[in-house]
Amino acid sequence: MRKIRTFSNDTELVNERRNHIVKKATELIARKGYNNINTRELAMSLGMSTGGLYHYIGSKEDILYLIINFTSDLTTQALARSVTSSDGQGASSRLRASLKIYLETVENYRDFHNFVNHVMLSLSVRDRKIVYEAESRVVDYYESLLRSGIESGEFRKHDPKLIAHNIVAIANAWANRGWYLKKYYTLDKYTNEQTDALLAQITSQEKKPSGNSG
Amino acid sequence: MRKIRTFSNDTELVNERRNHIVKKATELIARKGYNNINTRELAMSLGMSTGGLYHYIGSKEDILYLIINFTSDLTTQALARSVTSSDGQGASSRLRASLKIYLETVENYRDFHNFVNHVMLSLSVRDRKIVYEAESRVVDYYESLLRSGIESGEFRKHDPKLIAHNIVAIANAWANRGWYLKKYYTLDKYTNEQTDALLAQITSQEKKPSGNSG
Amino acid sequence: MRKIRTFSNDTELVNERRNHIVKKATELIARKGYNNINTRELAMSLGMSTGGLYHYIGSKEDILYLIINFTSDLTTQALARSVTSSDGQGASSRLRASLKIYLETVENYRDFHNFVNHVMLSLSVRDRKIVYEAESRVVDYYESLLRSGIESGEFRKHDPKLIAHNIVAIANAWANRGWYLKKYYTLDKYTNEQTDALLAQITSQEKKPSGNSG
Amino acid sequence: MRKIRTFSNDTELVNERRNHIVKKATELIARKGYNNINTRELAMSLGMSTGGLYHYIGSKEDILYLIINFTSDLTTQALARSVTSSDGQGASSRLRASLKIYLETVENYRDFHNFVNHVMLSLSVRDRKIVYEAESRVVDYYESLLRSGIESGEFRKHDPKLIAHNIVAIANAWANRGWYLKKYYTLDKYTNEQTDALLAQITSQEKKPSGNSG
DNA sequence: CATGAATGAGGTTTCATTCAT
DNA sequence: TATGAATGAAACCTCATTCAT
Repeated sequence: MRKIRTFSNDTELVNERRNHIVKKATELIARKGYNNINTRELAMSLGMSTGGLYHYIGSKEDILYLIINFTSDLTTQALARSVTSSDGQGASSRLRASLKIYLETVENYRDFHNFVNHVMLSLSVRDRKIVYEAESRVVDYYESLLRSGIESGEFRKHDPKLIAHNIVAIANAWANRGWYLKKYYTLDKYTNEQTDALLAQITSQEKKPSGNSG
Repeated sequence: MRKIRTFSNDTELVNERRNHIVKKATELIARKGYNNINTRELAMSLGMSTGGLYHYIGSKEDILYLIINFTSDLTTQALARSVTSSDGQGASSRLRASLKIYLETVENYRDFHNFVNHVMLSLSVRDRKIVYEAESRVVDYYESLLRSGIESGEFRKHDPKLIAHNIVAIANAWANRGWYLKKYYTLDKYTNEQTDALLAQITSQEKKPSGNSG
Repeated sequence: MRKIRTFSNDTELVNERRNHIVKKATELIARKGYNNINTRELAMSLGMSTGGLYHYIGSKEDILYLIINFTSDLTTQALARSVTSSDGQGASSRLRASLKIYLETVENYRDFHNFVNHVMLSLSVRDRKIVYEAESRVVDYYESLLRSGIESGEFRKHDPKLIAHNIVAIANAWANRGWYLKKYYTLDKYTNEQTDALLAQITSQEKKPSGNSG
Repeated sequence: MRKIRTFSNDTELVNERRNHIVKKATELIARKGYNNINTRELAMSLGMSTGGLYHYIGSKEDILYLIINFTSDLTTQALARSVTSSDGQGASSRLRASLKIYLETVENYRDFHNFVNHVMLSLSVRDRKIVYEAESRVVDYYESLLRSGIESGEFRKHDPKLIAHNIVAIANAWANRGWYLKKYYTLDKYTNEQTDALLAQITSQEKKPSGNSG
């Protein structure tokens, strides 16, 4: 976590205000685009004065950093929950549980996920790296999950990196292609069908997918 | 095709200049972001004067429209080539040929594809619709291809809309997640592995996938 | 009073600044013409920054509206003073008193009156209407004053609308033909001679004009 | 007549084109204001190319000069016609004939007259002088007409300069207050009533005004 | 700690004028 | 003589940031 300029030493207050800023800004940016909201407007929606906003950030661009940082944390937490939620079970079950949590997170923080696509080109190289690392962590997690399933014989042999990447792509799609998907799928249906399709793809032939779709 | 203001009646010239503008602008935007290039800079890279630029567009925002229109046309053309390139062959072969063309287009026009994610939030509702429609056309194309494979018994029963959507997600990923993928895959390898994985997922069990992976 | 964009909620401040703007802008425009002053120059003469100016107006054109509105108010106030200043007296006396106030107003706000001629063609239809209405109010006032003089027998029969209109034309002339008139007349002399000439024209023959000219 | 840059030596052609320019420009300016028409638009309405326009003028501002020059000539011609039309008759008749011609000219060239008010503030000092002189010539003409009537005893004693000025003001009003006057008067009615009112004002008491109004 | 008026650099856009064709 | 694409200075306006209160 890089240091952002503050005029206050009250860490609690600063964190609270920054959380507020992150959420409102993400919402506004998701609706209008980063460059189409100005600090005046943002401060007003926050119930702050223009000057007040600058007590908790050093520059408008800092907001981008705060948001991607928040998003990165979300991902980390989702992964942590994935790990604990199905600990000790088989690879298929762990994959199924994990996808559910992952897609729920995407649904709940859709704006944050879309935001990343939107501002990627506006980010400094340093900040882009944060995004890259967060996404890489997810791919790595799924890659090792898939790899363990292959080793245990539960999954047949395939390229786990590619499939892990596809999982991320499919999860992101729920956020940035929602305009299309929501016409045909609920999150539940999407989650189940995708999970089934994925398991059909990678499960060893002798083992039938459990198939509780729809 | 909406009408964009011009000061010239020479359609040929206007088209030529606009093509030039679209290409250069896309490149610049892909590098720096739409709001981080100014019209002066853009005009200079085009070898034009600031005023000259405005002989072929009505406003900076019009450039966004020109680009998404261009991208939409690319997609349409890629689909048309897909159709003709493997006409009369089986569903698997047509899918394989089609993916190859699609991913090549994405590779060649990666900037354009990334551009769309970047500016989506800055677009007017009217312009967003163009993007939606172009993407829908692609999904529809793959959906009907998959459906015909199911009918012929070549593919086993599955949700063709979902898989068609996944294809688009995976193709887009080559553009907007290139920073990750290019570390591990060439386009060829990516194309072949994804095709194989896809066919593994949907091909009827009695038929073995042809499996000519890179 | 149409709403003009402000960035401040302090009505007092806004009014004060707009008054300042109206006065300075009128002076500058009277000297150089609306299109020959730029916002930078205007802001500087106001002792403001360019941006500061735009805290109190929404666009340069709004200044035109503010000025004609101000001018319209001046006229209304001058008429109100005319009415009260000679209440209860005969038509001749009321006419004389009224002309004095009217011409004094024109003299004091000559720039405003000239401004109206100058920008008339640049005004929106909506804003032109404000000017028309203000001038109509003056004509109406004199028309009814003349009519009451006819009814009382103090004035001989004539077309009161035409004469009322001439009064306005003659008063305006003091503003927009000042370059000529000031060579030969002081305001006092102009006022008195015009009043005498007017009364000579409309007073019933038996009643001699009071004739305190010069 | 100041020299305006030309690219042609064909005086006839140049004059013809300039006449065309003057008329069209006046019309456009009367409708939209000098600064709201650009040379592109003007050239197009003239059926010329932008460059072509500049073969007959040296700058956009030259158009203003050409127009006021044209207007000044109109006035001179109208006066000349006034003089000849009623030569040898009495002052009243000459005044009546003269006013008729003057107001007809104003009516026919209303745009030109309004134009003068509009651009006065944009004119160079040199060009303003042309306008002043043209208007002074008219005042002078009426002043001497009135003076001769006083000398002959036809008009009673009054300030002929003031009344001459009023005549000009009243004639101008037909152009720039037409929006009001046309609601109540035809040109004929206006001319006759004004003439009668004027003669009522200045004719010696023993002589009754001839009074052939509307 | 909060406010919001002020700043002024920098953005987009216009347009009178030129000049190669 | 005519054209109209090109120029580039200058216009209007915005907005992130500061700072006196």
